[in-house]
Amino acid sequence: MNNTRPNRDIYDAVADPTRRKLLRLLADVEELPLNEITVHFQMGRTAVSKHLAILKDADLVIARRVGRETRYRLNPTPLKEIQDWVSFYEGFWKERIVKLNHLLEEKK
Amino acid sequence: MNNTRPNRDIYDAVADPTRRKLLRLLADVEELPLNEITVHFQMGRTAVSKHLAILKDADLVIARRVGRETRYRLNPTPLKEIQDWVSFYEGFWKERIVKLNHLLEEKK
DNA sequence: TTGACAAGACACCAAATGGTGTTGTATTCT
DNA sequence: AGAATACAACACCATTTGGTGTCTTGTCAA
Repeated sequence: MNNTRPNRDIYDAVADPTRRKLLRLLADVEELPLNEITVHFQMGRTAVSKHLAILKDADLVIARRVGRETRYRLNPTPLKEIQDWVSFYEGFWKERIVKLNHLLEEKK
Repeated sequence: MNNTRPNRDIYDAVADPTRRKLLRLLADVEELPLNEITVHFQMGRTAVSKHLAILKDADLVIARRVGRETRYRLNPTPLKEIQDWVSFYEGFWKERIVKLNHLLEEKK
């Protein structure tokens, strides 16, 4: 698991279901330390930490050291890139529905 | 490379840049056989075929046999799931911008 | 019908992934 | 000061990934 490289691909970061669950979890709170995050998962603390490192490399999460714990916080802005990417295809599937409706019209 | 399992995770299918390039390529045309697709990539025919198989398992691509060639066509509809997922976070980054504007107001 | 071509199927390989446990180092508590 | 805590860093491992080449099958053309 590569956890040091900066600027990790955002699509890759988001591909893993554990990582998506992490984002969703952090969306509900302001900040959360690793310990508390780990509670919500089956795997060990180390594994969760690595996933968070990957999200951090993709700039989707901000880590902030507070005393002996590091608190993680969501940074949703990079997700805009994915939204932009996917919305390009939005036209295509809407076009498909229109075509389908035309076909249904003709059947009548 | 797992290329037989049906119902592959859509996020995973889209995570690879080669696969995204494939989707983009197929968005511009109606249908394209493997041979012509391969021209656009550095890698060999087998590799491209595998990527297409993965997209097919994610239902993002439809393969249709015509004579001795198989023509591939884009099926954009499953991408709606990703759009739904990402649009949940849209509120968060917009909220961020609002907060930022408030901060700038206070500075004045 | 024989030869050329398209592409799927398969075996193979190096590298990346996702997990584990252990060790080291700040930091807090008593 | 000393014990306990939080977590990063590291070594390790099995599985998956993304590519390669070869073989085989089906189809078109001469």
